Amino acid sequence: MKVLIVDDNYNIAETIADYLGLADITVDFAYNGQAAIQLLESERFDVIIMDIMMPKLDGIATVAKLRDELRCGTPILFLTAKDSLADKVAAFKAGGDDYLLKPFALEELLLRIQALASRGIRQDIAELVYADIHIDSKSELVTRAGKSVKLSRIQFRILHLLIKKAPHIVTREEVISAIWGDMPPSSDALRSHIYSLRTALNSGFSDSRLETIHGQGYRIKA
Amino acid sequence: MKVLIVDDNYNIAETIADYLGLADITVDFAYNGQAAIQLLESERFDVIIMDIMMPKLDGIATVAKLRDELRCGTPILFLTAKDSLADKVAAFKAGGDDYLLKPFALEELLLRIQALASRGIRQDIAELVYADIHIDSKSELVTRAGKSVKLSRIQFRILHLLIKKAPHIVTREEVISAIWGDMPPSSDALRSHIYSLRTALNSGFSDSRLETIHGQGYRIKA
DNA sequence: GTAACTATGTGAAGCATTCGTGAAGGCGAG
DNA sequence: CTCGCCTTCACGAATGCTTCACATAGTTAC
Repeated sequence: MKVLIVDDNYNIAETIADYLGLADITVDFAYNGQAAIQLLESERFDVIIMDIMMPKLDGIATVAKLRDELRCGTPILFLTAKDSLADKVAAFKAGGDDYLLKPFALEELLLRIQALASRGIRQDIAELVYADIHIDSKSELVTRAGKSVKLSRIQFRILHLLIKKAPHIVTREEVISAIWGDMPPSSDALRSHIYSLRTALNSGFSDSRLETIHGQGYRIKA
Repeated sequence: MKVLIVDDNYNIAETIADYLGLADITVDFAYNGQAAIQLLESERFDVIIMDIMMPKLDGIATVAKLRDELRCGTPILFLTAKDSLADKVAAFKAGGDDYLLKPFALEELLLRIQALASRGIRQDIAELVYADIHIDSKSELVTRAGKSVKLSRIQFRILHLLIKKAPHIVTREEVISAIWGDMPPSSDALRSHIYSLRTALNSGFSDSRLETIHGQGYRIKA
């Protein structure tokens, strides 16, 4: 596992690195936000440990930039002495995943890092890709193998959900509640939408990506 | 978003539910670990909030069981007044993803829930393997020696159970209660399911992996 | 060893549920 | 109005679960 520590305090960073080293974790350092961003443009990590108070670019701003501009989905753990609720809110809003107060037990830090690492990257940040299907959430454009696919609003939202969960099965109920909330249409409109979505997705291709698992739900297969 | 609260204290559960409701989060309850497990066998949630101290089955044991036996990868946030490091270690080791101390700010709880939800399910819990049979719980896909095997729901659940216990023998009664609970079909449907499961598993192979031990039960042999 | 009995394998039939398909109609935006 | 999108509906196809009947294998009593 590879972890990036972003902290302007050498001592803390070293202490953490030594401890994580015992658990077979490789550690890299960045001593301010700018350096971190630069490093992340070329390298990937499993988890990022981020101090909040730093010169140049503070932790919150750094993370906001990472999430927004670099579309980096790596799990981020904030490490700070600021314990006010407002600080926590800001940290999570910026795109943090966990928030640990100084002083902390190294053991707890390790546990939280491992928990974060086992989840992989954020699903809602990066451009959504599965198999040969790409979704650009911003422009709501969908392509399959480079060919543009035209979808209606509902079709898009269903596909978005399925790709987000792929290759998991998503139950009919989950789809329905994601699209219509608790006011689903009285008829089984979902079946029609799936049908048309599948048709749109398959046009020009021989194999279907949208699979129905009888009695269970739908999924996108690779 | 759908959240499950597992807590034996009605008041706390209600308070949380009310607050989360404001953020458009649907909440279900289970008032002990057993009830939670039962509920999770049939329903899915985006996040589980778990109290630790509960009658019958405590939170740690519940989560261990969820991760290990149900192979449930849903993010879990522990909520407890126990602040010792040992408790935290136990919680994370059992498979928790976050740990929030009582008393807590509802706002922080919401933030942490949202952070967990945006990550989706655990990536490392997915695969179950025995001999040349792989079960990918993530996509509910079964392969034998790399070849995909198509199974119905009941066949899948039987195989899942057998692999989990392999190479031990699983009695007919255990299988029946795992599949149908206490309302088994009046006829001996299990025999037919075993038959079709065996047929599906063997197609293209010369030796059978699903063995019947006369008078005792079934097992997967290596 | 053999008969009687029990457990299991095999496969087909029936049934309910779920799904695919496509058309018809409604509703709102432009 | 016209167009696109959504909902509704109908009907046939497919799927999977249960049930049953008969075949085969294993066990026990004599």
